[in-house]
Amino acid sequence: MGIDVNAPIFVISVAAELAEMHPQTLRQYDRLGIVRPSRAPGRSRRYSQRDIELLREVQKLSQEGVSLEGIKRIMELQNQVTGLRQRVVELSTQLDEAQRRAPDRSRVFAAGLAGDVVTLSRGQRPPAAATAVQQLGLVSLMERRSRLRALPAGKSAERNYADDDYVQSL
DNA sequence: GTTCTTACA
DNA sequence: TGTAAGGA
Repeated sequence: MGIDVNAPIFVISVAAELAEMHPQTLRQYDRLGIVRPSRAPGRSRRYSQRDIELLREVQKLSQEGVSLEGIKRIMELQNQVTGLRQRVVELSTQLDEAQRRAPDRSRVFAAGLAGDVVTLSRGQRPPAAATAVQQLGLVSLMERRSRLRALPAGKSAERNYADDDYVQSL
């Protein structure tokens, strides 16, 4: 059995040395919620090996010019991805078991045009592309785009046709 | 060890 | 804006 990367063992001075950072910087990251070590009984921080790796990741992002707010957001999203991946595994397993227990051949699932899941009867096809476009209310947008292409060539140098006001006026 | 405040680039 | 230092 190896060392648990999540075991909270390093005090802040050791963690700072391992991460090659100033202890005050680690406190700042903790306060901002970027890397939150666990706490020993009392108030002192205890960093895990995993925390050290996160600190190095933060260091890398910071050197690349990402602001601390941006880094915080990235960390949150990364946690979200991890959680969702785990959820996918759980649900896939449950689905497999459910299907093995009670095979239901009366329903078929397919991908809709927008990537959604649609339920069909056996032998039935998903809606054709044109129909789906109408259902999504994209017809007027497509008309606008064709009118944009129809504009006189000389005008293109004068203004940007992607300009919001201009597109709204069509 | 902690938090708060301040200085510097 | 981010890091480091000093004091309580």
